[in-house]
Amino acid sequence: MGRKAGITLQDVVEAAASIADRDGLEAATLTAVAGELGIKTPSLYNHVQGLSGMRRLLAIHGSQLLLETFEEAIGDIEGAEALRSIAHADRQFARDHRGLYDSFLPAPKPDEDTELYEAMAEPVFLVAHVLLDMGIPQSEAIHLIRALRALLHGFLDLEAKEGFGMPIGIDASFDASVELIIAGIEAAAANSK
Amino acid sequence: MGRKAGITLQDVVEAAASIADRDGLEAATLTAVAGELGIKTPSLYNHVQGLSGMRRLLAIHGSQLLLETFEEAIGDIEGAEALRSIAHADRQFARDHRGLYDSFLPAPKPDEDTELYEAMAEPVFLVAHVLLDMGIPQSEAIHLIRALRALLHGFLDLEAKEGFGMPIGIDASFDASVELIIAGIEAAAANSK
DNA sequence: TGACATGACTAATAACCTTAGTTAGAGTAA
DNA sequence: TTACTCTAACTAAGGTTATTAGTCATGTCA
Repeated sequence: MGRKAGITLQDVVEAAASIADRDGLEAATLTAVAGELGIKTPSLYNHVQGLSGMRRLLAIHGSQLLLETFEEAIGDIEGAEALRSIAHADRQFARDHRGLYDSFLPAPKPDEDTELYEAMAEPVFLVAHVLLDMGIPQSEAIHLIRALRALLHGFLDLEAKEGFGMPIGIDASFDASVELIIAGIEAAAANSK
Repeated sequence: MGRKAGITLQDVVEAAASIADRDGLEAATLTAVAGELGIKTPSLYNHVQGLSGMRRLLAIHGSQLLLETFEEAIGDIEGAEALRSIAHADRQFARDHRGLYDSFLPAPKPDEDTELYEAMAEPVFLVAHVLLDMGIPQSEAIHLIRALRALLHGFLDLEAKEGFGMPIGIDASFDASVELIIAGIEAAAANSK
């Protein structure tokens, strides 16, 4: 029996991401990932620092994927239309990659895990840029971005966990919710001209 | 050694809630609760249907507490001011009762666990009433309530899990975020007079 | 060829949750 | 009072997970 299965770190992350997106983050156990890769659980420790290390890699990988998703969503669109596009891309990401999406929380402290922190900050920066390009001063933008993040995260978390009760008209609710925030952002933009 | 410790169901829920609020929902294990009560883990099965059963009771208890919190927050206030008060009460609840707050998700399906579903719906109904009293038609209120819930849940979840990065100006961000939603709600109210 | 690093492995331990079967104590009815 | 019954504790045992420690085959490179 050959001792070298030749598993790469990328294999581990891909297997974990695949399980997490299919069955939920909780299902991406070391045992499950090892099983998927055809190795024994302790062997994973040669690639990853335990479960928390694997989760961390998942979050980094997810952040990069989210960044690409946002970049594609924005393209050369600007302003409110770009925000709408981002919002829908985020929702689609949450649907396609539930496990990765859930791996973003809890977030690391900036000085504890710089690499992960920065990876997770990138998509936020991208959105920040859209607001700043709209002419919103930084002091206001920080609150508006937090509002947008909160709304999107809250909506997608509630939606995924069936927190809305009757699943009727959720698409319309999402659009209306996003428009509410965008209206506030546009008002702030108009205000600071 | 006396075999009757005389533990009541309420004792179990209180112990679990206390641990969950202090150390997080994950820390409220059967082992920890049994330890707190001075009994062995399997004995808990005489009171509760396993871990999931205990979590469920936690969610029911938390919903009742949240309902009381909202009722107090509203008092005899109406309209936008009532919504502000609810928002801040919700945030305080999330801080004082992290474990209970986290026990609300994932939510049950209406026909799977009616008792829990209805308990969790009560606080939402309360907020719905405020909107309807403002003269907002039901067809619009549903979207606005979802927007408000999403924003509050998202904000409090991100805040608790340090998702906002730098913890500067979070209070101001919260107020600004809530005002954004309230502005939309007031606009809808003015629109349907 | 021989040393070494890599990346598998087995063995073992520690938290958990859960089920099955047992038993002491307390209330209730004849 | 005595016998019955139920409650609510217990012990024993098994399963899933993560984790650590120690071992060993395989391929690479000096």
